[in-house]
Order: sequence, then C-alpha cells, then structure tokens
Amino acid sequence: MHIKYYPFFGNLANPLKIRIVGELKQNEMSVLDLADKLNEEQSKISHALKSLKNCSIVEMRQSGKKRIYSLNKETILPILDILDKHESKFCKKCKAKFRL
Amino acid sequence: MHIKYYPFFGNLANPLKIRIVGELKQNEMSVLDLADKLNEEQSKISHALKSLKNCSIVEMRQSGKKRIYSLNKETILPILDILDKHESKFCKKCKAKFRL
DNA sequence: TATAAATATGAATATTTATTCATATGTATA
DNA sequence: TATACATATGAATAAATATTCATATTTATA
Repeated sequence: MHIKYYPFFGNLANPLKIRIVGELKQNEMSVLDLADKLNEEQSKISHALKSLKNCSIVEMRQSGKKRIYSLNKETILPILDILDKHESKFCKKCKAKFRL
Repeated sequence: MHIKYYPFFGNLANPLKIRIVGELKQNEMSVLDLADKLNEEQSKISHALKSLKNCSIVEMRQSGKKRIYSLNKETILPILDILDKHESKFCKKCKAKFRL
C-alpha cells in the first residue's frame, strides 16, 4: 500500500490551500493576485504555494516579474468531483459539513 | 467553491489513518485486528476510526462484541487511483515520494 | 547599474492535530 | 447478573503544521 499519499492530501487538508485551489480553478494568477483575492498576506500565500507546488497540485510559469500559478486540473478536478459526489451521497447528516 | 473538503482530506493526510485505509482496502476488520496488523495501540486506532467514520471514509457494523470496520470503496478507491496516476505522471522527481 | 516591483525564505511563535494512558461504556456469555 | 472481552472516551501532553514578520532574492526597467 502506498502510504505517503499524505503530503499530497495534507495540502488539500488546509483551509487556505484549498481556497487557493478554488481560485486557481477559475483562473490562473500571480501571487499578489491571490493575496488580494483571498485577502491574505503575501508571504502566507507564497508558503502555501510552495507546498502545493511540491506536490504538483499547482504549476508555475514566469511572466515578466510575476509568477503565474495555475491548477493541475488533470488531477485536482476529478478529485473535487468525487468529493462533491461523496458529500451529497454520504454526508447528509455529516458533522463536518463540507460547504463554504 | 466548497472549502470544507479539508476535514475529509485531513483524514487522508495522516499516516496512521492512511495505513488503516490500506488495511481495510484488503479486508474489513475489527478494531483489535487493525491494532494487531498495524502494531498500534487500540485507543489510537479507535480515535483514528472515529474521525474516518465522521467523514464517511469508513463504515462500521456490530458483530457480536466486535465492531467491524470497512472501507467506503465507492469514494476512496477512485481517489487512490487518481493519486497513483498523479504520482507516476507528475512526481518523478517529487520530493515527497509517495511510496511506502 | 541602481531602483522598484514581485516573490521567496527563515526562524520564532502560535495553532492545530495526534498520542497516550487511565478509565468508562457497551456486549455477550458462563 | 457477574465477569471477561471489545471498544470508546477525555484530558493531559507531545508533535506536527501554519502564521507572522523581517529580510533576502529575483526580475525587469529607468
């Protein structure tokens, strides 16, 4: 059994990081764009992006003096989709209500 | 965007809990069976199972004086499958090597 | 090439999460 | 119905993770 999935899931287990995923699901954007959108400090975003990138949940490209981050949709969208189904099927009365 | 996926992922982000998932992927079993198999203390297993159950990652049925836990394969197997693909495609040189 | 803009980094602290251990609760059966 | 077996629980502690803030790097341009 693969047991070291957990660094990957650890990223998705974090409120800020999952919010970043949510934003990048809509549009790729720079670090400061994310900081603005999410109303969080720049260094916080940078730290979060670093670990997301370590697990290939996001990708980065340089564009001028900005770094544009984008979501690895191939992996992440199907996972979120499964979670939506899971929620509606198994979490009717779920304690940890999954909604924002 | 659903932001409260993270209690769910938090479970998969934990080494013990993912080992439990690994065992239950093979066979359903009781708390003490798991404790034996994984060589961990019973209460540790119970605590872990409780939060896995809260997110419907595992199910439980009573059988005599034992409680038999089983994996929610419908949700979990596809997720693990996506992770396997992700690993082989994106994590060739990944820091957090995903293998046991 | 000095400067500003954009991002990253490190280390201290704070917060969250897990572990431990003693004990309580539930379940069957002698 | 007393006892053993199986599991759960609570609270203290330990460990892992995130946040903060000051500062270092990186990148483009005046």
